[in-house]
Amino acid sequence: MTNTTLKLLAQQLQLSISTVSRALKDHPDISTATKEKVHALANSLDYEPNAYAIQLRTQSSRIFGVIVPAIANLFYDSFIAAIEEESRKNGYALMILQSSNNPENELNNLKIFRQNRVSGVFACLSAHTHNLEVYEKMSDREIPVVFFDIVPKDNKYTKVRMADERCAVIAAENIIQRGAKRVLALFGDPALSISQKRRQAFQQFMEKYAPKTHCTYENTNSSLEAETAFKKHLSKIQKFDTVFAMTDEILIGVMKAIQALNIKVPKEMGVISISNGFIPSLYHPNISYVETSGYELGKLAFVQMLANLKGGKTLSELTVDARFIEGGSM
Amino acid sequence: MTNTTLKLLAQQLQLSISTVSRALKDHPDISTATKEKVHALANSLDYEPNAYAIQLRTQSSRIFGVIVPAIANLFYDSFIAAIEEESRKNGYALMILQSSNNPENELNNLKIFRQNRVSGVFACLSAHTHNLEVYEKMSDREIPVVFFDIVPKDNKYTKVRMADERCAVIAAENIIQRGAKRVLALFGDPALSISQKRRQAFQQFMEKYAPKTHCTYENTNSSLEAETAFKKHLSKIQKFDTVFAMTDEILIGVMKAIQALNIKVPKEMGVISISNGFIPSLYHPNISYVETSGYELGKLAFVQMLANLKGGKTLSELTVDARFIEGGSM
DNA sequence: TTGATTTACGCAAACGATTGCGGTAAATTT
DNA sequence: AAATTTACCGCAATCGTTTGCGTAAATCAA
Repeated sequence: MTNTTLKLLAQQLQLSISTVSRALKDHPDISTATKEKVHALANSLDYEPNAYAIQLRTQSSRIFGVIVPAIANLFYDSFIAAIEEESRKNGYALMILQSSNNPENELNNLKIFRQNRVSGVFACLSAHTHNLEVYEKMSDREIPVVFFDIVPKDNKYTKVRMADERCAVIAAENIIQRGAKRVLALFGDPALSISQKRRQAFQQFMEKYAPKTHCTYENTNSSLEAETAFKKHLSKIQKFDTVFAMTDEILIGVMKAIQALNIKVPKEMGVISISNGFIPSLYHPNISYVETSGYELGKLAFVQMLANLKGGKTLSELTVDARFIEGGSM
Repeated sequence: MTNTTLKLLAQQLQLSISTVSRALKDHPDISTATKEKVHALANSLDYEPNAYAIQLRTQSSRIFGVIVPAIANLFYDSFIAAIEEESRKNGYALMILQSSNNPENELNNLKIFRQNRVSGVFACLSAHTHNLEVYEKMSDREIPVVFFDIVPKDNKYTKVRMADERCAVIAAENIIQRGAKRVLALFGDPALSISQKRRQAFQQFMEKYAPKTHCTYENTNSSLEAETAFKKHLSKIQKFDTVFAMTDEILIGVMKAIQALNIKVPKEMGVISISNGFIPSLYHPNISYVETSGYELGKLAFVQMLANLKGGKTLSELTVDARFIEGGSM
């Protein structure tokens, strides 16, 4: 079956294409009688406007591009879920591509976005992207870009991210409140600004408000590394009584070690992490964590996008606030 | 900056649009000299073909639509990751929409797909969709639909899914091999055909090959229900020594109970589940599971799609095989 | 009755690319 | 030198919509 077009409708109704087009969108120029006839036929023939023709004509695709390092990720997929919801409400669709943390893929993806004349791009920088030229190209085309999570430093971009420093500080506060004597603080890839920010904020806060608490810092790049680091430090003479995990990945490693060694939480060991909440809920007792919601971030990013689309430039960095979620691990 | 078009290039080079178009795609009619000039200018002006114009002209969008109940899901996101990879390799892009298990959303999504004249649709039925009319509409338009995971019963559709019965049987085999005396088998929503299939296959196998093993069956709809069910049955006089979890969700509930009660795995309790592997790897010891890989399923679905696109109709049901992954929980 | 408005519709030019069908000059063959 | 081929390129229609402008007929005002 061939697709129903305006032309087809027009022929069958002995009307011009323009009349049919206008009738379909309730243009005041068209009489009620005609409108009804047109609508009736359009329905019975299952008319669906051709999005490409519209986009070509109107120069607006109503499609957003999304770049994430990986779709299969607890944080990003909730982010995606959020903008998907908002997009649908606002008559936009999503084109989602993953960079796999590879700048080359990132480049290709952006190209696809340009070719598809996306109305806007949500971008999470791949881990080691330093060249932002590609994104400049988008701006040249007046395609707004909202960076999220992993964002560039330059202030000329629109960015939304978690309040990384706040997260770390909240965690530190709770550690102090627990009365921890010795703590092991595990952070992620030291090359990532997110790791740097969190570690710095955490460290500063601890040094300032709990100078007597002994803190050991370490950067680990995987669950396994975290697990190993945990075990290594536990075998020392001075055992630590509290562990802080900067990410879910690290928490997973820590918890495997804890289970393996049959350590009682929170009696023998306090555990706190930064997470969106899913992983912490997997354990008994639930792990206390500072919440960073990909979902919230998505909502915020969408607001920024819309603002950008409407009123020119909204160059700013917004952060979604963090809050402490009490589990039973502290 | 306005977008570079063929027209613009043609003007600047004093050539016709058709010549420029052909030069860009290496048409033999065009001289090498001209080709070079065209390519040079196109590059320096960052020419990007307008996807909509192409799609309008060629009537092919090179975009696949994907419908999943939820993106934020360990199984579906690996499925999506797989078809995204393949799509990119083959010059397709993806448009991903979630149904949230709501047939109404499903309907709307399909509509968006039709309006965007997607080249094909990957669809996972929302939990309680029984009306497949919408999908018929796609077929009417000659848009191939590949169903995955939750698929319709009718054989006229192209489907890929996990080998559900096999999964259940493999699990049963391993339970028998462990020498289990009493087992608690937890399944999901009884309204879902996937639950029915797995339970039936499991039950039949156990009755046939281990009639003396005492099995308790239960359907649970959430982690919490699973946790409760586990605890309830454990409080009985005759304790069970092995538990089977049909899904990750159920496994999560079971493991929370196990942790809470400080039950030793595998000594006091054997645990086995069906999963894509992520959740089982979170615990110590790793949980043994029957692997159902969303990733594999995605690859398979893509093959089916391509076949469908090329050689007419490939109406068949393909299943991706399951295998047992040894953890330390049995 | 006549001139001024409204009402309700059609014409045609875009949007940007593709492609069949020619066309013309130069090169090659008779 | 005439005829034929080859190499290169342009014309124009087409995909399906949107939209500014034009205009006949109907309605209104005076």
